[in-house]
Amino acid sequence: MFVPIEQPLDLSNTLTSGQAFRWRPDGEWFEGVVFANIVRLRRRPGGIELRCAPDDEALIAPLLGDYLGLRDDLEAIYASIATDDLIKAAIARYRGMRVLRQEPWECLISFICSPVSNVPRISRNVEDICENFGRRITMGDRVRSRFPTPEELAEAGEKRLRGLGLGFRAASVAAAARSVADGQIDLVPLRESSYDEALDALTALVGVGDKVANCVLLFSLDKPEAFPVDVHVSNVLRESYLRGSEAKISTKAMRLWAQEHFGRYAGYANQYLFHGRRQLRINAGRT
DNA sequence: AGCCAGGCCCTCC
DNA sequence: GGAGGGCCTGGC
Repeated sequence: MFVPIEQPLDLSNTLTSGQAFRWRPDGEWFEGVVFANIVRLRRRPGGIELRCAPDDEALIAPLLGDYLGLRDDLEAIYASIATDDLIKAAIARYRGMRVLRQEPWECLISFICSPVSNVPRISRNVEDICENFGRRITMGDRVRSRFPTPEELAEAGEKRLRGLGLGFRAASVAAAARSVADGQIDLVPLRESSYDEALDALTALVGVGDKVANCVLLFSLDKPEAFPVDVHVSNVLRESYLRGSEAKISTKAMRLWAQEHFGRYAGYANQYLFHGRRQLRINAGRT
């Protein structure tokens, strides 16, 4: 099914910029699992081509624009954050890259898997979680698995998660699954909450600090001002934005500084700076 | 062969 | 409150 798109969209950089971990390039196509479907996408002039299973394409197509962040007015966002040459260069290079609007539960668990790790390993951890505890889905001869429900993952338990190679993150994943399954935290309503309220709710979870929480807020909970400060973004800020005396402030202080500096769409600035720095390192032979 | 990686938490000051 | 050290595992 062809899905027409009016707004600019760089599908490749959107799906491979470290926001989500289940998209696999396959020639011109990208294959992922969203909305309990195997979804295959290919960029075409004027839109994207969609294949999915088991649901009908007409059912998934309306959800796609939402997931891909096409509701965001990119030009307005660029005008808001393009206040210096570094950001402007990143925008020029990755114009059309979007901040995804993911399913909050999967996004939370994915980023709990992220501390002191790397994208290939996080991707493998998430995929292993799905294959072991999620329901299998097929599309022709292709087999993938849904992301497990909170109940299914809570049932798995820390020990089996460690067995998948999650390391010390296993305890946090198990605890978060239990909290969500028991209703101690309700993720989707946090989309309606203020940034500060949602941040507090997330950081109450074990294994969720300021950085992981800001990833979940930005990539799934409609908080475009969220600004995750990881080691790469921290380096960019210290090298190009902060004065000498400011360079040794804490990561949370950096986050507050950046939100003040970049404004209500600070999260977009974050994503462009992050992706730009990562691409540089990859081109330099490091991951 | 080590070294270190998309942080978090706990201890101690 | 904030600085410092330990943590699973694996990829280089």
